[in-house]
Amino acid sequence: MECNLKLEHVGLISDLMQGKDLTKKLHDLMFSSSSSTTSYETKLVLLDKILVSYDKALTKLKWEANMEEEETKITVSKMVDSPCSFTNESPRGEVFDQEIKHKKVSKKRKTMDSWTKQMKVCSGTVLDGSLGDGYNWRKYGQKDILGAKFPRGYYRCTHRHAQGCLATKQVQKSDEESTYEITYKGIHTCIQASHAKKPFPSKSKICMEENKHHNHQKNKAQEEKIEQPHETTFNFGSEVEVKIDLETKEDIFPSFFFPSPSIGSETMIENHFTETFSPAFLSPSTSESNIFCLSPCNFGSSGLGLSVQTSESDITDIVSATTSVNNSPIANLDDLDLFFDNMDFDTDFPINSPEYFTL
DNA sequence: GGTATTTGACCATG
DNA sequence: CATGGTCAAATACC
Repeated sequence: MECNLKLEHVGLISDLMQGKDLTKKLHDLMFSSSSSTTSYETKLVLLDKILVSYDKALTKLKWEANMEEEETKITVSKMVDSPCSFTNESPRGEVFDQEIKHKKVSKKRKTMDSWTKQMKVCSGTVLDGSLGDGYNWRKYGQKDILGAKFPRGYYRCTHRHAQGCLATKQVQKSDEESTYEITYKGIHTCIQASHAKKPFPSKSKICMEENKHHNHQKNKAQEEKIEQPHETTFNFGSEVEVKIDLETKEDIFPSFFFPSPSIGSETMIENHFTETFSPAFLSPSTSESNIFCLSPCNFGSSGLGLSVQTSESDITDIVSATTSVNNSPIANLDDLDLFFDNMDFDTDFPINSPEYFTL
């Protein structure tokens, strides 16, 4: 089995590398001196090839994901003990249990066929939602869910109308107090100005001082609104539970892009590709610790039953490589190279993690 | 007055 | 028919 998967990986990596090369070619074409002479059709063809190669990779991943679903559960539980799992320590020094589960594919409705990612955030303190995932959400509904103690909140991207962004999320407060389950659906196609510019507050500031301050500033009415999770659920420094649903949409092409070395890399990623990454990858990036918690986990969650051995130092390398902020709105493929260079394709490239390729 | 939230109604799905 | 997801009018807030 392992051999088979390794073979699959070779194919995957090949496809991805091809995609990368083609992207670079396209980049060169677009920004080289001969750019103006290159026909539009040529660029389109190139673009099409890129899409095809990534599509191939995604198809393989989907297949693997289905085949390995059971194994994934096992592996995921292993991950909890791995050095790549989430940081155990919460900002307040509390230790939370960590678990990664796979959401059972709902047979109920499939209107939004895109990837679904759930994050369970145990938060003892209150954080402003905008600080949390960097996206602006607007609540459009609330529903009592059978068997759930608390109602589920439905949020859509604020820029839905302005920019046609179809990203939505559902926030469900679990029975356990202060624990929320956030399900992201769809991908952000919007440009969130505040998102990119938002500084990364320090861990202590966010989790200890600011929260306290924040809480004190809340008036009573707002405190009662603590169940309005968009305002309260993004203390990723605490427990973060990520559930990945591989239920896929055929062409959510961009969402699989290297979401995760996202420590401070959101700017880079956004600049380089699209705004369409999983918010859970990019966005919970309001706290250094939070980001750092997430990223290693992304590396560690070997969704396809393979062990991933991304060392902390590796992650740090990636982080440092990707933290450099590129203010140019134009893709800088050097950074992409950096990212790729930091990936160990031959061994344990984390692409086998469903978190990387939620489709 | 503009924007966000609340909430009951409606719709789609199994 | 039960349930979950979305719509949209009413309401609240700034």
